[in-house]
Amino acid sequence: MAARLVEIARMARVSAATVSRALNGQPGVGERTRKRIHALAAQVNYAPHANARALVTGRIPFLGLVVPDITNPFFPSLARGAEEEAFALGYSLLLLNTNWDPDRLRHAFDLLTTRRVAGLMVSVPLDRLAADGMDVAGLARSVVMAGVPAPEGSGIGAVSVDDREGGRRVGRHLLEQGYSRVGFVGGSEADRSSRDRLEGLRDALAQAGSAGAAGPATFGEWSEASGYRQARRMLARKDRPDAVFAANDLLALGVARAASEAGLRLGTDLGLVGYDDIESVRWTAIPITSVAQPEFDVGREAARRLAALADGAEPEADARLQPRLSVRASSRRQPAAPARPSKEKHR
Amino acid sequence: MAARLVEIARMARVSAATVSRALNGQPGVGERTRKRIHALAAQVNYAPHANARALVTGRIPFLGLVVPDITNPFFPSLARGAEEEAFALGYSLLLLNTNWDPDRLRHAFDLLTTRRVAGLMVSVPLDRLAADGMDVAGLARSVVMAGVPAPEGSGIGAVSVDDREGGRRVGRHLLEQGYSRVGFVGGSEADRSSRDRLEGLRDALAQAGSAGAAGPATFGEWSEASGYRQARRMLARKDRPDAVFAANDLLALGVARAASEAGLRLGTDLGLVGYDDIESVRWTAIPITSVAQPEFDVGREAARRLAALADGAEPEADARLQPRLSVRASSRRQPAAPARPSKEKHR
DNA sequence: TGCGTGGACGCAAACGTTTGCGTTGTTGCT
DNA sequence: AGCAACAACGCAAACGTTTGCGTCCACGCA
Repeated sequence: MAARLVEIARMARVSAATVSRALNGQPGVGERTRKRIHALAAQVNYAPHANARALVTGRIPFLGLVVPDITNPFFPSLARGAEEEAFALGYSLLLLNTNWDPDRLRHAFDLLTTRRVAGLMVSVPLDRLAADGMDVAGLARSVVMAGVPAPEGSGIGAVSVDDREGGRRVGRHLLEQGYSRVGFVGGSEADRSSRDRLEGLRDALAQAGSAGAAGPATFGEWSEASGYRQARRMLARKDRPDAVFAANDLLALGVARAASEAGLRLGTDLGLVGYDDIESVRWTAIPITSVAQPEFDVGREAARRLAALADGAEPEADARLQPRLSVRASSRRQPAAPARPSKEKHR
Repeated sequence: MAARLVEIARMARVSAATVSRALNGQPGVGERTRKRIHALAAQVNYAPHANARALVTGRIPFLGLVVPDITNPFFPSLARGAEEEAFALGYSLLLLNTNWDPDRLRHAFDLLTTRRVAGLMVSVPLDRLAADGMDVAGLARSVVMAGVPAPEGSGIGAVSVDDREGGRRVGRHLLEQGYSRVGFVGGSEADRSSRDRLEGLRDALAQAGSAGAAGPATFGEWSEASGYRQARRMLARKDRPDAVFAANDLLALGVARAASEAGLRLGTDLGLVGYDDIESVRWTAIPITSVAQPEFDVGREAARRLAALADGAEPEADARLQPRLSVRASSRRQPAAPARPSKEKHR
């Protein structure tokens, strides 16, 4: 508990410096004494005082993860991936919730100077802060963005998910299943992810030539209510699409509700696929196909890069991870057997 | 960035000691100099080096939160509450995932000695570690259990949720709705929460006298599949209950599936209530009533107590927070209007 | 004027490491 | 035998604070 370096030094009849070198595997200490010291250290259960060490080495083995709200289902997996990798690399993980508050975000960055944490993974957009005149450029060596793009020209590295490719996969899947006219129900048009997913969808449809056509595309907010509203309009049109791609699972849930009210059966009458693969889409009357993001890998990769950065490595080129489609009954043209979710992975 | 105490001291033409006292609001420094120092500090954007401070004061303003798996929907809210309170109290939050691995759990405790973190909130049962001979007793001043009971006789404080009262509320609600024979579908019988919830249910039924009767009670695992299996058997009995209390929402989802297959309509033919109030129960064909746990408050309260402990306060008596019922269609005897979840709070 | 008192401040040690440099002792070579 | 070279180790400074104690000065009072 209170075993310090000097005590081991006394017991081993050497100086503290030698003990330090021995335990850190540095040269300049004989083989015999090294063994003796290691034995002694193990015996008294010695654990170095990380703060004292940090004081002289200048960095403390902590990595921060800055998220807007850990309660948002996207982040726990990311946090888990980040923590796992950080732990494997000898770091501990600090969790910072900003609650979308710019002040809390700024506080998070203070940790870099105040607590000398080795680095920060940031999952909240920094553009606003950059616009406020923060020196984002100076952060390039101690920050990596996780799941969100870095501010323009900041030089900060990023690991993100390829939204456009996600859209493409949805488009291709829908075409394969025989749907031909697919509409798009979007979140906020201001958000890049909304637009990217739509573009990906159009990529796929364009590539299919006459086999598929882009249906109407609308935007709104990232909520179930907004999905419901958008879908109601879309399904009332004369040129009603035979499939809908919702930019978000919440939106998709709203679409499902509108479809149900309109008497359309998902899968057979209307194809539907969402995005994010949240738990809830597995338990609707007809389970909803969704695009699963590799949040775990995003976290893991971000932690790996950050640790490398902290150890003095050069920044790597941005990483772009690929999403994966979880196909369920809502997008299978052939009505499958009654929903049997038992094959799904549960928590 | 690199503003240290001595630099301010030089600029103010005083010693570092005076600057330290001035900034920490300690007596022994004149009013004029104090103001001068504060102005200077603000000007150069001084931030004290927490590690150096920690080295002399002996504790670093970090609180650890030890969870088995942040991915489990119970924990993100708890983490949010804990982080919010910790932040308000001047602490930062360390997140430790054990992945149910005893080694990682032990590593977490090493933080107390190695990194001198001020304290740990622990959300994973310690009985096994206690049995392994860890000195749990010595932890009473730097650990509080969050959401799980402390090991017997360890003297460690705990803040938990009153499972038995949760069961009671379910029982009372079901009786009010006119159900009379309620069965119980449990998780692992080894887990205290399973048993407590059942006992609460029986409390309520017993109190109602002849108005209600306890139905069959079975146990299994905390999974959808287990709920399905248990419900199939239970619904096939001649003395089939007219309502089911599932100890878990996953179990409840399984019960819902079994009921659907048996042609029983939730709410009208069979009352159903689950536990945990996870997102998914809002999106089933018929939304499921569930017991919401105040995870956020558990985290918040645990952090408050831990911070108090770290500041030298005496341990308080264990806190027992109350759960809350989220009533939905699955337990309303009068068939409600078609499911309109739009009034629910979304993420 | 002399002394006592207390406020304002400085000195220096301490916290537990790491690390540059100097010293000692041993070995190997000529 | 003498010297160089190198391995093994100790000394002490440094990291940036906090804090006990001592000093100085100004002031009040007799």
